[in-house]
Amino acid sequence: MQNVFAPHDHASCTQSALTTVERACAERGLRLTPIRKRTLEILLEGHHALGAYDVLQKLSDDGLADKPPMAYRALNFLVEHGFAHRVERLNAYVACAHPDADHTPALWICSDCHKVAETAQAAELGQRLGQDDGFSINTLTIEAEGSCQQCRGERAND
Amino acid sequence: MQNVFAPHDHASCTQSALTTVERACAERGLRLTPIRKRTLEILLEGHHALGAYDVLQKLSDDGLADKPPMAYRALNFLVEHGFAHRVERLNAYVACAHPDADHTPALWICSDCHKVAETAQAAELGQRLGQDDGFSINTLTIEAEGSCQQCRGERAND
DNA sequence: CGTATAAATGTTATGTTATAACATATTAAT
DNA sequence: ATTAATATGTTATAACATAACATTTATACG
Repeated sequence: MQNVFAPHDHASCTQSALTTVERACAERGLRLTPIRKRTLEILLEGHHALGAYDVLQKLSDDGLADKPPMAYRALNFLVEHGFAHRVERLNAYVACAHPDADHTPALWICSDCHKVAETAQAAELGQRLGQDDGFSINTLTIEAEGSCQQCRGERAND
Repeated sequence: MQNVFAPHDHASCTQSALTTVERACAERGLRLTPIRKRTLEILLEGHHALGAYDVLQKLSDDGLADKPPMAYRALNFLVEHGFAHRVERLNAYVACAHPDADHTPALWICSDCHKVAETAQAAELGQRLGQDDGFSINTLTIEAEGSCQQCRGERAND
């Protein structure tokens, strides 16, 4: 787990994600247009999942987009290319914590601080689960809701 | 996996689920009211996930309910007590294939026949995944979309 | 019994999430 | 420069979900 729950240098965390995505787009001939880039930056502001309409509000504040399809298109672009993930349980979106790895992430949603972390080791595991029954997995969603160590630690001090 | 993808005696499959739920309600002091029972029957008609409004339409055909909250309440009752599951990826609901076991199911969604199967062995697995990072899981969602063996077999004969 | 309490249902209204369809503009390829 | 592909702008509406409050039905228990 890239432990986004723990205190960390968020500026460099954001910057490195952004740089990685920019490089990936250059390599893969993808266009990280202003709306798309700004959408990614918005998601990177915290490690929280944001709804499409939250993102739209921020894009609108910046004068970049003001109608639902604009936000959805940018979000879908990021998700399609692995630069963000959709959190099914929340109908929301998070920036990807390590955008260059090929991954089926497992998402960890802390119901206390509302941050969302990610681990990459989920794919093989799903394959193993489905294998016995001959189910061929195309995409796998793994999402846990619970509490992170940091929040439990804080509660213990109440 | 209770292999709902494979041909099976669906009448007895339905009947046994219904009986199990009735017994569980009796034991646990839960009221399987007409709307709730009918909702379960509707979900049991096939092994498909139905949206709340699909269910509502059918309840309405039967004169049992005609407004969204009625369907949502019945569905939520079934989900809360483990008699049905919500499929997050589809915003839809499936009857539970083995309603008496304590379970965190993994759901298998065939994008060809649109049936949804379920395995029960997912809980420990999630615990294991989160453990390293001290994440304490409250609820775990595992959903795979892909193709079942039966559908792949049929396609091979095209 | 009856009456208090809790549980479930009925109803109105609205909130939230998401996309279809089509027009226009921008970029890339030749 | 022209074409083709990609992205954006816009309108309208579809699809999913719940808040809030009124009424009815079931249950508990004096």
